[in-house]
Amino acid sequence: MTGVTTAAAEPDPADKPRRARGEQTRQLILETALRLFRERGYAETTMRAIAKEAGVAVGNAYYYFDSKEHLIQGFYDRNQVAHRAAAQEVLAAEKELAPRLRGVLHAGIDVNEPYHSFAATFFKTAAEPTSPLSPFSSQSSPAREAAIAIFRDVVEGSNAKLDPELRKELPELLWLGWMGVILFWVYDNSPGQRRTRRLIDGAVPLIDRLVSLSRLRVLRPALRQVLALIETVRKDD
Amino acid sequence: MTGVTTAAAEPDPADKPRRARGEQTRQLILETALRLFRERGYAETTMRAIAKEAGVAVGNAYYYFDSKEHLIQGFYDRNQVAHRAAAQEVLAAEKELAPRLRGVLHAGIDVNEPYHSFAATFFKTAAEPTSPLSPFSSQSSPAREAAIAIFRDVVEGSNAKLDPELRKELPELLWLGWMGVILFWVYDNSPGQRRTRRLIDGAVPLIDRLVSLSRLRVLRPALRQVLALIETVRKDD
DNA sequence: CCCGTGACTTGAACATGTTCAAGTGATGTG
DNA sequence: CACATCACTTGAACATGTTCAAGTCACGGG
Repeated sequence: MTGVTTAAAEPDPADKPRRARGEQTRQLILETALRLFRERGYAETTMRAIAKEAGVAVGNAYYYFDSKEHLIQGFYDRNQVAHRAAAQEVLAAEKELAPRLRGVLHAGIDVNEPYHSFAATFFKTAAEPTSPLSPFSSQSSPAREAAIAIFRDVVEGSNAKLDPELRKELPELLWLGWMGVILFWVYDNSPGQRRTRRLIDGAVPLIDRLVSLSRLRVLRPALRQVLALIETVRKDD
Repeated sequence: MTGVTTAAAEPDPADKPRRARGEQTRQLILETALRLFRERGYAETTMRAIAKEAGVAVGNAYYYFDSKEHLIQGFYDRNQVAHRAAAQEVLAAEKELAPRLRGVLHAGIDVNEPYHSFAATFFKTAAEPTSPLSPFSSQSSPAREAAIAIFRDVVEGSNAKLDPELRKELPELLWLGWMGVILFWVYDNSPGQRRTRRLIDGAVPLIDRLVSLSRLRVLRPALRQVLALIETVRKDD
């Protein structure tokens, strides 16, 4: 889920806050909502329950959040920040590409682990293409960029030597892979989501090997073909 | 969307129909629902509208279908059958692996094309892991098997020579790839979803090349590694 | 000090998916 | 032919996300 959000506040467009009183209410509602989501699950938490627990009227929640779904963004933001922090820790200690990538992926799962049971519940919300919460939506573009930046750091900060063209594309590809891991994780109900861990541990060496191979002259045409495909598919969005 | 459904009827467990009158009502409701979905979109079609249009009471729809979402299964079934038929036509005429795969994938998109605009709307329904409509759910297992069977035909019926281990796994992998294509297609709003077409045309030769390479002795270890990963990840579900 | 403005708050009303207790009628049985 | 059964049907009632017209209240201008 990390990397899927908008960081900005909704009602006040970053102007000088005329009266900051509202921001407090906004936070209160968000805190209450996230707590109830964690305690009871997303679907089981009604807007009325949130309002009542927060001590406000139902309509007030809708003054600050467009819909129930929009409350989820707060959750995204939080995990995004946490993943970023955890990733930095890994990246500061390791120079090899494979362990860097492996560490960042595991850190992402670590961060999301406590929320697995109810992440699945509202996963569909983010999956809908027209939803502003979709990881591919323009509304979550800044958060997506931030997430890709983590993987850029993974690549750039490593001592791996690789084809310059590939180097340029790799961060976004790795982010896409991360989305795939998240997708797998959401569907993974093995104890402690250990299958996801195994997927990471198994896939990282493969990616590492593949990436190293990218410099071999014999594989140059194949690499070109892959990059060309990406280019072709990306056009006219 | 093809390949995600249960084929069996719900209320009557395949016994001798005591009175077949109900089946007619069931069909009527399903037909009406799908028509309205197509005309107005999924979210915009209310259960009351379906009932009214079909000339029955709201509760009657719930006698035959557990929920509004379950009406979608009818749509799945239809497209699954259509895809199967279209695929057979392609497979009867072509022996090379690449064109076989390409043909089947394009056929799948062809079949779903008219529904792209509203497929996206209810896509999230299928994306929820706990939903019985999820392509990975046990409830849609028979439909999933049927879909995989198409890809088994793609592989088995081709004249491609490939590693026997890979040959065993390939159909399911291709189905997984097909799910990926569908995912891409749902998010693809380029005119006529031409990016999806390009993705298929670009990816198929790559897959074909990769599959051919699987027989090379030098790549044997890499192949083993991939197959081992699949095995590891699949365990304890 | 009063008043208007606009941010903030309220809760009733609405729309829609879903449930359920109460029918309705065809069918096989005595 | 009367009747019990049970598949099938009904529509009111319910739960919950969302909207909105009507406040309330702090603050700056007069």
